[in-house]
Amino acid sequence: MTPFTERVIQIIRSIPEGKVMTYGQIAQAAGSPRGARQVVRILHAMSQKYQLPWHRVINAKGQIAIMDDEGFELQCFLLQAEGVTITDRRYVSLEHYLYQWEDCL
DNA sequence: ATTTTGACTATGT
DNA sequence: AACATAGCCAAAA
Repeated sequence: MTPFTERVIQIIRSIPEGKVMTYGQIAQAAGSPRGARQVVRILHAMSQKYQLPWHRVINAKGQIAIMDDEGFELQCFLLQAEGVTITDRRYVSLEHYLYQWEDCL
């Protein structure tokens, strides 16, 4: 388990209900500005055993990135259950729901 | 060692 | 908004 992985996990866990963060935003907050794809990997590998709110992570365009039908529907359901409105079957309004991760030093 | 593969992103049509 | 392209980077093949 690398320090980067641990930071990513901690950051994702800090996303409040009804808010979302993007892969790139998390990578940057964890100290690797170009590590968005690593965040994806970590999410895939750790979401089960670490109880992460994986559904609060979306791509930079503000859309649900998962392509698999079942997972896609599940993510929609989980987000909507937290009050996040999804438009055009895929888009989340970053204006309203993006979590500005405040890194207090 | 080299290539492929993604739940990605910034930029330009 | 939707494509296309070019970077990106660790894991798996």
